[in-house]
Amino acid sequence: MTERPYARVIAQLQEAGLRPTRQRMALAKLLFEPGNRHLTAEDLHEEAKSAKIRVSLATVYNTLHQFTDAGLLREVVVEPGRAYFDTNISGHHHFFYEDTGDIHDIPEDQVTIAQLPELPDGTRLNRVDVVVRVSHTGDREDK
Amino acid sequence: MTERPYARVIAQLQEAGLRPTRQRMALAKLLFEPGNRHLTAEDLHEEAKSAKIRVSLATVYNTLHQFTDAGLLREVVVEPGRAYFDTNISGHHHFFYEDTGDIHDIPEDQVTIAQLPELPDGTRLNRVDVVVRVSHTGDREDK
DNA sequence: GTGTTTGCAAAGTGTTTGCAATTTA
DNA sequence: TAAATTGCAAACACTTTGCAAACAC
Repeated sequence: MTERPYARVIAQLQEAGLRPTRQRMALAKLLFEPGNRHLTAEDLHEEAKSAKIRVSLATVYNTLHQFTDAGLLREVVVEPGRAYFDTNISGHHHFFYEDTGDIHDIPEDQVTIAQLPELPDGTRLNRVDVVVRVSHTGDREDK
Repeated sequence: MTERPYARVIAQLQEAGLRPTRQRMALAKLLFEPGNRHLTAEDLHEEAKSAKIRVSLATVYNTLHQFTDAGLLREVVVEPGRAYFDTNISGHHHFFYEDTGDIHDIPEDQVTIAQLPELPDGTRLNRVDVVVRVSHTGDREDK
């Protein structure tokens, strides 16, 4: 992978009124170069450290929120006290492993919601989140 | 309402190996006397204060978790950094008003999930949570 | 140059913990 | 009276904020 594909990230940042700074570009690479991922601010901060990228935790938080507002990331809520960010912004749902804290995507076409209640008056729908909560059984552990 | 119906709560506490202390009984009344509710530890602590019940916040937290473990409450996760407890423990889902932080129940029969993915090997299903995230439109506010 | 962004450290939430004093069975 | 429970205050984990220095355009 060259640096070229980041023309798209740059464009999206500029669209959101964000300058393509060293930190934002580096974090974008860490976030979007591998496949879909779910990580916390601390996770990303650690990755940056390992990659010898100097960024403060405060900037990681800022960046994650700015990216989320810009539509480049999506926040996933599965447990209190911890905010996960998902690099997959297309419609989909999640498995949440309650014992390990892992999150995995469920492709949109594997969940069918046949019926939803009417929205309360004066409200608009933002999103429908489905979280399938599982835990490991203990017999035949696969990981 | 007399004190009598709490025979049931006492029984459930004892089943869970919990002594029916003054604090636990008082919190149980606050929790279960009104209809279904969604509240945080702080909420319940405030209510106790208003009701002139002396309980420490630590005990409120302990009690909420003990009740949850005993199956008297259910924890609902809709936003990071805040744990809600739901007095409705039968199967159902939630509306979450992202602008006000309110939670409302959706009866189970108003949501139909026609298809779910296969569970990953070595896992067991704990629960499927559906959160319908809405916000107020601004025009015609009903509340 | 001017406005944006960063990093630091301090402050803020919400929650948990350690432990002596109190209460329950 | 032995074991469970409570309350307090301190500790925690995670996140946000204020502000001066550094940076982007």
